[in-house]
Amino acid sequence: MSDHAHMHSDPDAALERAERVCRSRGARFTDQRRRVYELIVRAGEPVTAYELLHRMGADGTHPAPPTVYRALDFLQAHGLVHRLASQSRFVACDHPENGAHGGVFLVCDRCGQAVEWQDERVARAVARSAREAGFRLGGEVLPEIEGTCGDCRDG
Amino acid sequence: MSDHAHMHSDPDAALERAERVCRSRGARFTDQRRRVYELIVRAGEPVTAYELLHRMGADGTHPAPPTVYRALDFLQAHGLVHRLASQSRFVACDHPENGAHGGVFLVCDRCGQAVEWQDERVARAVARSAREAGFRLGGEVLPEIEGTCGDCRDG
DNA sequence: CGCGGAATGTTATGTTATAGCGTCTTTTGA
DNA sequence: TCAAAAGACGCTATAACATAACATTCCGCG
Repeated sequence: MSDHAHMHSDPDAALERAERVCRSRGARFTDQRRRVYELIVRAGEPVTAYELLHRMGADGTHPAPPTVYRALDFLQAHGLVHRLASQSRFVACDHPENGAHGGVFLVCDRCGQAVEWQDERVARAVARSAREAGFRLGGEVLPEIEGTCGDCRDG
Repeated sequence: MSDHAHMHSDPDAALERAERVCRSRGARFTDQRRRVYELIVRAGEPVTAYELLHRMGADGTHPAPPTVYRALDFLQAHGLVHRLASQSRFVACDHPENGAHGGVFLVCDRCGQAVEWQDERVARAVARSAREAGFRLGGEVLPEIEGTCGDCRDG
């Protein structure tokens, strides 16, 4: 870490992988879902739903908001993208294959880049806190943390 | 929202404490800020900006949104309230005195109650991840985690 | 084919948050 | 004490984010 933005993850490979994930679950990876997913992957950084919306209409005809939000709901449900609540943005998951996403999202407060950093210790510490507090954890544990990334610090 | 909101933390004590915190920093705890803060403290659970807005107009005259958001910005800046991004809600800080808020927000997915659970291990694990990823942490580290609280599970 | 469920289109609206500017109030300091 | 500066607030408008509700189309399947 960390090359600034977009170097990693070949979009074509990601699309293939997504297709595989969907097929293995009997979920349909439709055109709209593919378009949205591809835009997110190619963006290489967190993007808003409306950015996706506008990019989908390169031909001149934008879909309506629900189209994008529905695709996003689907992609999230299948672990292909994550929503960054603190930014109201969406980002592709680095490793959609495995269900467990123990770690943190490190979000740069300067460039906006978000890194999904795997770390079991965070997940374990959170799980422990939850138990002590009498909470049972729900789905994903993927805290969003603000900071400044190396590139933005160094220049 | 919940029928078992935590009623701990005496509002009057919280107000006094807030006043002290502000004075010690040369910040003005004005009427609007006090009204907003008091409503949040009394709510005892996370509330939206517009809920505050509407509650401020018990007399019939609501302020405009910027009034509430400005007060919220101030209160956050001074560590008196936290914003729960995942809920777009605001909640009073349990311990506004000390600057460090190492721990997690455990948010119940049924009743909406949020508990600010202090846990240095979480903070340390996150700090470690951040360092490894080349990030320098910014201000607060207060991950928001979804789960189900004990009350909602037991009945 | 034709049924049924899933996906998408479409319209409208709800919800959350900020920009920009004018006025009043408080602080500061000569 | 008074004027300038800074801070807080009122107000209008609008941006940005998200969903409800219902119509229509698509697609697998018997």
